Amino acid sequence: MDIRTVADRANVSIATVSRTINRIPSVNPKMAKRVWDAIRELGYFPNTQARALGSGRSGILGLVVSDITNPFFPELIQGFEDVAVKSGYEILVSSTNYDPARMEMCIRRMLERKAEGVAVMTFGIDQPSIDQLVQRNVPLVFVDVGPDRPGISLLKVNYHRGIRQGVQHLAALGHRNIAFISGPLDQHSAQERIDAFSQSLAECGIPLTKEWLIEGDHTLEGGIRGMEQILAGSSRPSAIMCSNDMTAVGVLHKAYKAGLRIPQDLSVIGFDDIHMARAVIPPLTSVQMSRIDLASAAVNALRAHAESKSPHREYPIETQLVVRESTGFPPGTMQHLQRKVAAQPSRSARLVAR
Amino acid sequence: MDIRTVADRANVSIATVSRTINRIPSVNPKMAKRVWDAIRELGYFPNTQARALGSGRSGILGLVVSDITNPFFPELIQGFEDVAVKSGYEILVSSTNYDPARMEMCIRRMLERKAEGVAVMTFGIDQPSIDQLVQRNVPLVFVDVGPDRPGISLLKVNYHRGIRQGVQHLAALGHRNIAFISGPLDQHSAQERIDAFSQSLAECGIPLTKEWLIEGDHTLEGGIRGMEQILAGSSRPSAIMCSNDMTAVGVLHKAYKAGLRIPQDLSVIGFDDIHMARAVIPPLTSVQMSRIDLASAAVNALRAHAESKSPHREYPIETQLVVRESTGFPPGTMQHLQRKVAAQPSRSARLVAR
DNA sequence: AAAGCCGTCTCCAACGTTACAGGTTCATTG
DNA sequence: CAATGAACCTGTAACGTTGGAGACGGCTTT
Repeated sequence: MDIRTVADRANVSIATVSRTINRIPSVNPKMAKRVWDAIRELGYFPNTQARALGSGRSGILGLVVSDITNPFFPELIQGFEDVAVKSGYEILVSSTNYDPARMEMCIRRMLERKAEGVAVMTFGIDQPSIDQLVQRNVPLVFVDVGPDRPGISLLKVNYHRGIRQGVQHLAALGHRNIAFISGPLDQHSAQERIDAFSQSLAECGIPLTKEWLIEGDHTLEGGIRGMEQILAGSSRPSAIMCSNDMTAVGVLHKAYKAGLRIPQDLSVIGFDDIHMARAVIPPLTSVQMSRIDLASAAVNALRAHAESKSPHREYPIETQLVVRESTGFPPGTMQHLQRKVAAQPSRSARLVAR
Repeated sequence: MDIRTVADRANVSIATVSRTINRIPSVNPKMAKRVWDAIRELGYFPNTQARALGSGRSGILGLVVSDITNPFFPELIQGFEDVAVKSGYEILVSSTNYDPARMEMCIRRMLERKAEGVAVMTFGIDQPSIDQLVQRNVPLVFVDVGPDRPGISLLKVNYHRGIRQGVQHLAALGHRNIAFISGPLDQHSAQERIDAFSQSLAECGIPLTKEWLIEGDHTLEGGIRGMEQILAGSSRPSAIMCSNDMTAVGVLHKAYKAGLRIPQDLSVIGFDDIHMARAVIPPLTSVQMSRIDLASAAVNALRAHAESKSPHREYPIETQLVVRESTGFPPGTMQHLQRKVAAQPSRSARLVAR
């Protein structure tokens, strides 16, 4: 069944059917009704492939993520899909698994399917494979950093704000010994988060301890390894900031295994504020980076390019601390002793809660 | 740039280029080399849309899931993608969010893109919208149950085995009061899990308490609500089985909030064994349902139909208990008292561990 | 030497749609 | 009443690929 079948049944030409479907205003409402009736009776719907071939427009927006298994990404994908579908696009998701070969495949997939724009949300970009997209003038969106060319937009995440809030929160509680478990150092966003952390530390007059700057990999296992490294160290921090929530969950797990109580013995802060952060034990204090904002900024940037209507080069994304129960006074302080009496004094230190 | 450009550069006809790309054996190796060289020099790759239109084959396998935000599904998607790509297919994922209207959209997407097969992994099927696919002879795979027609395969999950192992594990520890938080009752798989649970209970001579059969919804929040309901009940079970891991995480969270220690005061068993189950606190005893098995059975079934080579009607999927630390002796038993002395006696009760 | 037959190539008609260039109809106008 | 033009319709050439129908050498067979 194709457009011809519909045309025959409605007694119009296929061109009219096409124009009806595409809601071109110059079609007589009477005819349009006949066409729609025929469409309904036949259960017809257009063939996307043929449509794309004819029009030269695929109506596809690509999304490349690094690890679909990290809960942050599904939440992002869902937001991206919602916004894209509302704008009349379909989406094509691909996961690189931090593997350059797979990244290559992903890019190729996007190219073959003629995606009209691709959001690369891997937080670490493999330049050579991206070049293929740049050369073919596919609109692109990156996080944080990317080549400065027309057709490319950047989602500028304000890591500094949320991370500073986190460090200040810890400092206010009395922490002076704070570790940081980062993402892979070759990822630009990991570097940015570290910078924000050390800068915030400086602002609070807290010295940076090299030993406590640990490279993780944004996975559960990375968090566990990071925590092991901290436990094996010569001295122990009273608080740990993590570059993402999965890392924090790993830290929480390892701390539990080691018999450390959170937050009495150790405070932990995550980053991303994934949905599950509120349900882990104890509920995780985390720097929120809105998936919805990220997703809609990405789609909007891509649309702006694809439909050529004044795209911006940069889209700011805010971050913000959400205080829950994984942070408290450092062990051995007055406040800590008080804590044993009061039910949950850390509540009073809460900035944002739910 | 198109196939013609390549043909010109290699000094052959477009048909030869097409046949070279598709590795048809009847092309002279000399020519093939010329063609491949031209392809490489130009950076050419075929247009998937045109290809699909010409050949009538889209090379797309669809995957419909109910909630991409539930960690079980991303793990499934990844497996599905791996297997599909290895078999030369691309995948198209869509998430219904338990919303019939979105389900409709998903189906339509699959139809428009001419998917050669669709795996519906929603664990609860909305008959009317599925019919469109059935009518158009799209090969389908369902979980547990589906219409008995050619072109449709079923993934028969052996819920009974894993759940019985769970109940037996609890019974062996001495539990007699076991609650069950199910999935949405209108989902067939939820029903099957309940059946397996009550049957296993009967096998162990444990009475079923109606009050402790609670309807959840496979989300974190559902687990929290389920636990609230249990806490509000007239009597309290010593163990809870959950229909999936997210529910169990919710239970763990609420138990923590209520000041209950796991497993000393309450044992909890999940279902799915998501990756994070090993990292929650305490590590969750769970019934494992292999995503890899599920994914590869789904792809194989779809391929068998699409390439018409002896498809099976049913593909069995096994489940198995993985014992971790969220289960222990019920409170107030001799063993429980012993437990206070020994470091981690529950270890001895472990069937499978890691 | 004619016939037959491979192996390998080219030509060209689909595939289902869009979009543009013309048509046709019909009311309005001088 | 013919001319005008707006409104709306139809015909058809793309779009990039596939795949079947032949064509064309060069080889073997009779």
